[in-house]
Parts: sequence; structure tokens; C-alpha cells
Amino acid sequence: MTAARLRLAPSERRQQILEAAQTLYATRPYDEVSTAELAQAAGVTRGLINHYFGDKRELFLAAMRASVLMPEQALPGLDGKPLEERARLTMSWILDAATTYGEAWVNASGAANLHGSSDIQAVVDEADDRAARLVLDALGLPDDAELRARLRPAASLTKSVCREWLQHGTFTRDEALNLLTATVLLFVTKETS
Amino acid sequence: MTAARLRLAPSERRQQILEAAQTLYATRPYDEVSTAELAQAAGVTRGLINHYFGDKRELFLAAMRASVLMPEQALPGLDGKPLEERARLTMSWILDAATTYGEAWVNASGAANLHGSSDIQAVVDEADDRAARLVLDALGLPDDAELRARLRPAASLTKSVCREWLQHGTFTRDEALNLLTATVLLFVTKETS
DNA sequence: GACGCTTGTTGACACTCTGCCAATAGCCGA
DNA sequence: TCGGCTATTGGCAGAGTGTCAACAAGCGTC
Repeated sequence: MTAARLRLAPSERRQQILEAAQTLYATRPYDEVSTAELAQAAGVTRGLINHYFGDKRELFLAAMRASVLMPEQALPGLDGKPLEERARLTMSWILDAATTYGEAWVNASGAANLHGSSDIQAVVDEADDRAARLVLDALGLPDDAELRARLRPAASLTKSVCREWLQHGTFTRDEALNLLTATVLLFVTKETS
Repeated sequence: MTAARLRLAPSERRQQILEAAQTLYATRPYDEVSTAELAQAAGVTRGLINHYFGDKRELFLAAMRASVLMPEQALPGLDGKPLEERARLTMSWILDAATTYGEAWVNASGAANLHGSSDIQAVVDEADDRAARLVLDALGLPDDAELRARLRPAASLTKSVCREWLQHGTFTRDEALNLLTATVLLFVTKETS
């Protein structure tokens, strides 16, 4: 019954555990999933979790980090188009990504530091920052620190809007798109002297 | 050494435990705080926690619920003023609340359902909905379901902006105020047919 | 093809934490 | 002053977590 002991490359095994954790944590809270269950899902013994991640919490954070980052795919070519159209196409692409890509990203809009510790918040912050860079790039704007600082909150807003749309049904896709496009344009162009 | 056993009214003791939990969870993550520590901070035995809240997680949720809700104070009189001014004053009031009232509310903008379970997300959602109602009231607009659905994400945005301003220093107060005012006005007036 | 070394992997041990419940003892009313 | 209601306690049983010495899979070497 017990599967024969198999010896893998560290990076491979690490990945294996990480993916199992992502799956489990996608539907159940941190403290409800035991390391025993985590280990079983990954097909290893509990000891390995500590060996590769040190800590249960550490594994949790790694899983979140992996789940929360948006896919780093290239956007469709937007060269030469006016800013407004680029903005609309970009937000449309993000909405599509939100539907197909998964719930984890959308769900990252609630209460990180509610935890008390800032490590989870840091994970979300990093993801938002990356999303902000992605949008700036798509809009053909310079990767400016100030612009990024404005677009990071926009990421938070976007996730929240997606939740309204996908989970509560209080928005149509079009409404969401209109609202987000207008907001992003506002954030990027507004003078705040 | 052991304090004499004191018998309190249930509501009082409940409150006592709740406040201790809020304090502890304000700076440390859920799983790092044991029920023993929670109990000690409240000056009671572990048993009472289960007696009043059933569960460690239940106490945690109650503490979050209490920390995350904005103060339900009345806003300064805004009658008769034009919408734009009302919006600006309202957002200004919220920014003040964010500084003086505490970190918990601002920090509620990261990764609730990152937890996996939706109960924490529900707590944050409720808080956002309440904030949305508060803003609608301040703006003198009807408490419309559609308008509320638009302002809930705005709450998420606001928290995120406040974090940029207060914790990262990437915004000045004025910049934050300008951005938020413009956004709220956009959300409330825009047609999305 | 057999041996031995490196190191990925295991299993058990010690400890802490959680939820439960019967026993205890404040406080109020008679 | 006494009795009863119930808030509060303390200890028990079970589960979960991190550690570590022992084990063995796979590779290089002879």
C-alpha cells in the first residue's frame, strides 16, 4: 500500500509540495488544513514539509505567493493606439484573466494584515506592484515610481470589482469594464499638484 | 498571586475577552497567538474562551468584526452644499478617521479569502458595505443597491490608498484626497449603460 | 556489476495547543 | 442566613507541530 520510496531532485519535490498546498489552501483556511493532510496530498511525509519550507506558515506564504501573482503573459499588441483604447483593452484583458485564471487572485482583496503580521500583506503588495507595472507597460507609460504608487491601489480596486461581478453578480462585465477603464484613465492622467 | 475569582455579567466578560483579543491580534498573526495567551491577556482561563465564543476561530472573527468596522459617527453637516464639495469633505473625514482611528481598518485590504474560507471575507464585505452606506448618506444620495455595489469597491480602494499614504509614504494627504474625491464622484455619477 | 558515499526521505519522540466537561464557588433573591 | 442559579475553573483526552537520528535511493567509482 505504501508507495515505494522515491528520491527526487529538491526543486522538483519542492514544487510538488507547493502545488498540493495551493490546491488545499484554495478552498480551506490556514488553520483547518493540517500538515499531515498537506503532506498526504503531496504524497510525502510530514517531515519533508519542514525540511523544505521550515514551517507550516512558511509553506502557506509560499503557496500564497505562487497563487496571487498574475500571469506574466504578454498583452496583445497595442502599439500606436490612443491611450483610451489601450486602457480599455488592457482592462478587458485583465477581466478575462480574472475569469479564466482563477479565484486566488480575485480573492486577494480582503484582509491580509488583518492577520496581524505583515508578511501576508507583503505578498499581496508585491502582486499588486507587479500588476501595476504590467498595466503601465500595456499603456505605454514610463515605469515611474509615482505612477506605480497610484496604480497599486487600482489593483486592489480591480480585484474588488471583479468580486462584485463574479461572485455577487452586482455588476455586468460591461459595467465593470467601463468603471475600471475610466478609473485607470483618471489615475494615470490626473494632476494632483 | 492568583487573582480572586470574580463573577461578571456575561456581556461584560465577553467584552473583556474580545478587547484583549483585538489587542493581541492587532500585532500578531492568528496562529501565533495561543488560546492560553488570549486567556491570560483577558485575565481568565482558557475554558471561558470556548464558553463564550465556542472556538478560537470564532473569537478571531469576532475580534476582526469589531476592529474593522468604521466608527458610525455622524458626519459634519453637509446640507445644501454641492455634490463635489460634499464628496471632498466626506473623503477628508474618512482620511482623518484613518489616521486617528487606527490601523485595523486600513489594513483590511489584503487577502481575506486568501485564507481559503469565506468567513473573513464576509467580515470585510460587511464593513465595506457599511462604509458605502455611510458615504451615500453623506453625499445625500439614495441608498440604492446599485450605487452601493459601486461604492463597496471604492472602500477597498480607499483603504489601499490610505496604506500608500500612511505606511509607504508614497502619497501626500492632499494627493490621496484629490484622487479619492475624483474617484468617488466618478463612481457615483458615471453612466454605465 | 558490486560497492560505498552522498543526501533525499522517513518515522517516532517530545512538546504544545485545542476543545470538552464535571466540579467549584461567586452572587442574588428569599 | 441560606439555597440555588450559573459564571468560572482545572484537568483530561486527543490532535497537531517541529526535531532529529536513522534509513535507503541513486549516482559515481573501481
